[in-house]
Amino acid sequence: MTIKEIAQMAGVSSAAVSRYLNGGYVSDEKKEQIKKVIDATGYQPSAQARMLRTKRACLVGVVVPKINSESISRVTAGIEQVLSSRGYQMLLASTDNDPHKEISYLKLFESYPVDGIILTGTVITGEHRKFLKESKVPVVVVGQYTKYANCIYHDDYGAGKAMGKVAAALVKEDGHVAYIGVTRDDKAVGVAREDGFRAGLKSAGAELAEGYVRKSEFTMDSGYRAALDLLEKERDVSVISCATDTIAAGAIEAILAYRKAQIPSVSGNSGTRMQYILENSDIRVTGFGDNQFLKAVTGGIPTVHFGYKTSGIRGAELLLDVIERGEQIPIEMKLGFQLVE
Amino acid sequence: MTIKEIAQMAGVSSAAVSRYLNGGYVSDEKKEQIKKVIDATGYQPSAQARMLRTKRACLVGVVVPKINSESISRVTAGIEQVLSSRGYQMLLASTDNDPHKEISYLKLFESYPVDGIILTGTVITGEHRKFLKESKVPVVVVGQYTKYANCIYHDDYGAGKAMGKVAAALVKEDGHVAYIGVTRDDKAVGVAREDGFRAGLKSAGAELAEGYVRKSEFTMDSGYRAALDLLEKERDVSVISCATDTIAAGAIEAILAYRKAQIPSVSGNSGTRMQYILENSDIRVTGFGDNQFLKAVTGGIPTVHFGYKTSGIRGAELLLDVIERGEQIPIEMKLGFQLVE
DNA sequence: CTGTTAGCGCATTCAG
DNA sequence: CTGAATGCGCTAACAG
Repeated sequence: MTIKEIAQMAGVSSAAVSRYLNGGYVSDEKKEQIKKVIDATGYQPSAQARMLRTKRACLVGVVVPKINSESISRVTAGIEQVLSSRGYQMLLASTDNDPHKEISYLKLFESYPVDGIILTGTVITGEHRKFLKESKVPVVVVGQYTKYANCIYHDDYGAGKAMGKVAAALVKEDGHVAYIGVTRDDKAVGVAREDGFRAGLKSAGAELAEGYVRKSEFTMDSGYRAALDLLEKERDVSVISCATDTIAAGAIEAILAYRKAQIPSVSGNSGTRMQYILENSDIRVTGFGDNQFLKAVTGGIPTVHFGYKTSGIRGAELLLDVIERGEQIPIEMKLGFQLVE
Repeated sequence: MTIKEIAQMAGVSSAAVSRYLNGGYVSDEKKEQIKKVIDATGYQPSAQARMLRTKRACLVGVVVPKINSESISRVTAGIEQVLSSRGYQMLLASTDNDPHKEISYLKLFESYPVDGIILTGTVITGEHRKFLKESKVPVVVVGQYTKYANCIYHDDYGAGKAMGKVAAALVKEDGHVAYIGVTRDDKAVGVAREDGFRAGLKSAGAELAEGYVRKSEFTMDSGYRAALDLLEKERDVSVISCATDTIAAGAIEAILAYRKAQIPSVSGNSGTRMQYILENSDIRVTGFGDNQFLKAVTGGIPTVHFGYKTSGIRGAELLLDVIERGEQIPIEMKLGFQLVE
């Protein structure tokens, strides 16, 4: 079904149909005829051909590292909110933390094309920088600092420092604080958060002892393995601070599993077992991100609330400003945090 | 940057460049020149203009009701796996459970266009059926049964029935089984799962008593409110079975909160409080979906494992079969389940 | 108000 | 092997 066919059937020119579709001048009479034909055929204009002409898609692409994450869904919720209120649609591309795929989806969006791109929380490689510098469509980066694009990021260092103090206060006498971090390629979560954490500990007169640090992926499973390794190898772990709440969930699982292994005689339903385990566990876990699911089922651990939804909102606004008003002045925006104990 | 400019700069025709890009006949000499110019300019062909010509995008659109869900992310992981292995990319559209948005994104994908669409788990309205019937691009539906498109769905009735038996076995003498379901507009989760559950109870000589049923949205928060209402209004609730693990997480939160309210004198850190609460709580919660996060931090509740990733894989394969091989025969596929206790 | 015309950037005939 | 020409479906100028 093309605009031409519709035009023929309605006995008008294709331009008239186009105008009808886009609110230009059409006499009421022709409007009627066109409407009739469109209703009858169920015609839908090709968005793509339109885009080829107009260079506008009313569409923005969002690249995310994974789909199943509360923090990311909060960001996208914020983005979607402002986008849909301003007549834009949002397309998501999930990269599964694969930098190669990330670039590939960025290019897809660029050449698709969309009007703008939001890139969220990930490691920024040379290829990324290259893309940001050369991209034909405006990009804003959310969750990481970069000087190659408008960006919105969180005060990860400050949050880490605050949590460091909390951990120091939580640790038992002759106990140790342990930390499960992520790759330092991630400047926000891997570097700022951990460095802040160490600074916070230090300011409270504590520190991360040798051997009490682990690296983890951004998954629960990886957090589980890291925590279990910690528990098996190091004595007197009193606090396990994790770089994300997801990792913290894995750590909690590990503590449950470890205690269960130590006390194999306890049996019965999992409720009973869990009671017993918790009763005899004095290890505290902390996280970052204020995951609501975790809070709900565990009653909550010390964590940090970041304004993820806000960063999505601001990010989308920034992007639309450059798309619609051609705003040129680069912007860096740093968002604060809130300690949740 | 257009193909024309590249052609000029390389001193060849645009057709030669096109052939170079798509692996047609080009002399080695011209290949060199073209390559040089492309490398120098960083030229990227417009995917859109190509699509306008070729009608192929190597792209499939996936419509999901929400982003932050383990089950959905498992489906998309399966889809992405087969797609990327066959040279396709995947675009996601999240509709936030809004049927209107769902249609709007379906239409976007249709006219964008993508080569195929996967629609996952949602209520299917008349508008949906209309779209499925008239869509120019192939669609497969995952997670719901429909006769208007190829579909892959799960044995929700069987799973419900199995869980009904589990609940019947769990319930204490003179205790009651309660059920928190979802809208019956959702034929899979709202109807099949609940009807199966009732059948399972019945076959074990139990039933859902008047007043022990609630409706919830697909969110933890909504599950929390439903469960709290249940606890406040009904005596002797012994088992709370929930239509999804997410709702179950909310129910667990509600039980914690309810007990806490009953025993306000208990204080101290949340660990202590939680111990006490669990010790004195004899209410069991069950779910559906085998959420790993929930399992990790609680030690696990009775639930059902569906082959979500498998359904994603099969769905994508089905779709590619019709895209690439023009497979015409309609397919309905029903996937089994596994009880997790 | 309306129809005709000329491309948007590309892939594909079809002669050379 | 190569380039000139055509058109994918649509919108924007333009002349009626």
